[in-house]
Amino acid sequence: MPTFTTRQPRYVLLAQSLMQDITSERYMVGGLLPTESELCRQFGVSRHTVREALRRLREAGLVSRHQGIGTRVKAKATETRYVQSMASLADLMQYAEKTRLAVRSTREVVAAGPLCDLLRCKAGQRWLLFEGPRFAGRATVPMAYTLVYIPPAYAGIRQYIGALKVPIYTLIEEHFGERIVEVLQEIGAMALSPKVSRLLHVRAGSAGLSITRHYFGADDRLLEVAVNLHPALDRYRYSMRLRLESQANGPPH
Amino acid sequence: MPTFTTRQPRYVLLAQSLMQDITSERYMVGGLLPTESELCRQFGVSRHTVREALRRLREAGLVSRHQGIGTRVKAKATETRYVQSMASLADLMQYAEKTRLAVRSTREVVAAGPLCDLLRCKAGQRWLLFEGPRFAGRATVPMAYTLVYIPPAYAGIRQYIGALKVPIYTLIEEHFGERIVEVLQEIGAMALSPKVSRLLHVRAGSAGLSITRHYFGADDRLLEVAVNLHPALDRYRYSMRLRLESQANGPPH
DNA sequence: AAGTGGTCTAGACCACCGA
DNA sequence: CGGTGGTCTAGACCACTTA
Repeated sequence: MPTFTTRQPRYVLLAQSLMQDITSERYMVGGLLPTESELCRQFGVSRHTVREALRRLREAGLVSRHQGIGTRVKAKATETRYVQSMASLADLMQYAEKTRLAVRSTREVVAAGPLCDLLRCKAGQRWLLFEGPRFAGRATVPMAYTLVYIPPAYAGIRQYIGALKVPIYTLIEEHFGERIVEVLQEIGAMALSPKVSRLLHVRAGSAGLSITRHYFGADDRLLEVAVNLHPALDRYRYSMRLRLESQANGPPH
Repeated sequence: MPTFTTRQPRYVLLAQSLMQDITSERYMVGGLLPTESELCRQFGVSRHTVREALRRLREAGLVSRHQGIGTRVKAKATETRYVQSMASLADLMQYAEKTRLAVRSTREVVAAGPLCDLLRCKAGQRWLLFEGPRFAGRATVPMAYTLVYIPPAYAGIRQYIGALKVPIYTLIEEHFGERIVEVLQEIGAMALSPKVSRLLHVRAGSAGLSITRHYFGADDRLLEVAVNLHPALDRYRYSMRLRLESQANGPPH
């Protein structure tokens, strides 16, 4: 490790050096790195500098550190991770304006046939179904037709459902102390059915976007399934942005 | 800040105290926090401890720090973040099997009209366009029709394009030392054009899924634009999974 | 009991920013 | 120029694991 010319801080150089030793298998995955004081001696730097370098490696996911044990090598290389992040689940829908769901029908349904796949349950299970058009702002032409399935256990939220300005999963979170931990979203194209086409004011059979979201709480319990049917490109488009997660250290090439 | 009973390290207590001062608007968003040495005096701790606390706040996204300026408040509270993560950009396409792009046409195009919006440039700018059907595995029916635009500066990769098994952006990354830092993806439904319908073996005008991806490198330079046209639901569906990110520091409540 | 990483202090020099 | 955060040292005590 040169002590001159380089612009890099010493802890960066040390981290790179250790990374190289890990990728070259001088230090094996599952084994221990030298102790902090050993590294201080080897590289002639202070403990603070060593710890800063090791912190980098830990944040990069290459090592784990434990009091009384040492620094263990977890992986040979950092995966490049791309993440999409959003401030809240509402951003999932990413409607430019606030939307409201006009619930036209509330009824109990019994899962059967393809509905079992959608709701991930056995035939015969009961669910509560809300459906109706969704409007953006004060628009009079709906931007989507929405179906929302929830387990009958949450039927208590029916009383809060009028012209709905908050998502139904928010009601479930607030009134039943649940927390949405995971969302599975599926997007596909389809020809819109005559009924939905009429409600969306488009030609029967025209192209539509189907967005299905499964909301899971703790323990992977399915809390809600929502299906949104949108008319074609000009009226709605789903967009997302992914960023390369900031790397603590670039790989040594 | 009590110096007794608490098990928490001082930098955690200090970070919590500062977080409270931020949420209570004692320190306003956009304003500066006290300097490190000022905090040392106020809390009676060493600079190292102050820096560790401020590091926490920065990692939580609450403040940003700049040499010569100070510590600026960015936000009042840690957003609950939902993230979709993937090991590599290839997962964006998330094709079950490997796919190959059969490039049927390579030509230079000049941006004009709607193409300017797609390519985010002024009319008259030149781009290189590759297009052709995309096949999954050894299937003979294509799963998509793909158009890829790249700046002419990367024309050098033409020689590597046959039946393409690696994405074009990978070629750009490898041969020109670029790095894809951000991807913008837009998904919409549309009626497939007669030409594309024929190539995809579906009825003309049937519903299709359009997935457009803009690939950006460092400095937000646009490196590639890809448009994929898929037939309806039964043949292709885009799915994504989002998870609530584990919080590094819970808010102090 | 010995050795590990975790916390913390007191001090120093530097690169960078704004006045 | 003075003040900011960034880097770095030398040293200390502690909590934890293993033997």
